[in-house]
Amino acid sequence: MKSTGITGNCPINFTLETLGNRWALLIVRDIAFYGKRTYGEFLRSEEGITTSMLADRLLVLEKQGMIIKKRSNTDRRKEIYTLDRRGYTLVPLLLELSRWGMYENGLADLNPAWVEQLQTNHDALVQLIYETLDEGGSVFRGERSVVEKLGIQIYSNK
Amino acid sequence: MKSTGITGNCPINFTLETLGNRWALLIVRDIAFYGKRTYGEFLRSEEGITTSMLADRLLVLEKQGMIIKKRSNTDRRKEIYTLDRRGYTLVPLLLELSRWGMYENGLADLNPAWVEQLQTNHDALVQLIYETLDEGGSVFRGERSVVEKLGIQIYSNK
DNA sequence: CCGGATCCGTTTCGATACTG
DNA sequence: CAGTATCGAAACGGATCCGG
Repeated sequence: MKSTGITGNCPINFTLETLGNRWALLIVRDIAFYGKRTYGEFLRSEEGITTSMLADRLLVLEKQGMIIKKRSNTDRRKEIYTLDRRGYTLVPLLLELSRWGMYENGLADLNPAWVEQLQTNHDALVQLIYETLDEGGSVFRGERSVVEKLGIQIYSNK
Repeated sequence: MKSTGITGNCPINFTLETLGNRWALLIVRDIAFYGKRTYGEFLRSEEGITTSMLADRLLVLEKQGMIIKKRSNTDRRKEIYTLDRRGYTLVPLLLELSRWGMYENGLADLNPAWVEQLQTNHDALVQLIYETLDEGGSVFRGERSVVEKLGIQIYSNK
């Protein structure tokens, strides 16, 4: 058995230690749900990650097989980040984190359509998201994010 | 709108900031899945939380409505911690964290029955866990944990 | 014993300035 | 645009001490 540097063998703990901190999940969220792809776009997210933390997390996420880094074909100055296999499998977890947050924040000011989907049609929603990600698998600008594809505003975010 | 001290209004970020760090979730896991209830039991979990961190997290979790602290009737020296409403609602999230960890660790050395339940019968599993927690709602020693009730070993843990 | 509180060295994080 | 470098602040871990 290869050493992971992780204490304990509980899968929950494995997941928590692998993800490391909240910034990792927020970066994956930006790619998966908002269609963000560049350093600058991540930096402008409302949570306000710092440049040093972002650079550090991007490196770790790439090493972990969560994301893929590739230089843009249309603009050679830009580095484009897309989901790798492991980041892809985080989608259901992100939905669950979202569901709990909405539930505990109160559902009143949230989009009912999204909440409905999340609670009664969870598996279908995951499938729809995966299909959208598959369609937008290219690294070019212009394809729509999952949020836009669904036609519903998950939560307000610039 | 009341101030939460939390940056950003994305539910995913709300959840991550509310939970704070991995110890919060590991304590809730200990209560929900392993039937642990005392300071000493949490302290002896394989991940090795320190006394200062445990005391701090227990206080925060209690304030957040995740857990309830109550002195034992049978042994007045002991403080008994059980799930409060918000901790209760974390069960699906804990299952999702567990699922991802199992998936990424490889399924080979895991209990197939549990994996099967988790992947194909998610909602029923959540219900079963809730029923078990409801039955074991008393603060007395002796009732079985969810792990024992299910009759399957989720993961090895002393 | 059980359930903490306190102290302190180390690590991590966040803010900002700077560079190719 | 996409990162490094630096430095102070905060969080964390380990050990020890304390009250019932």
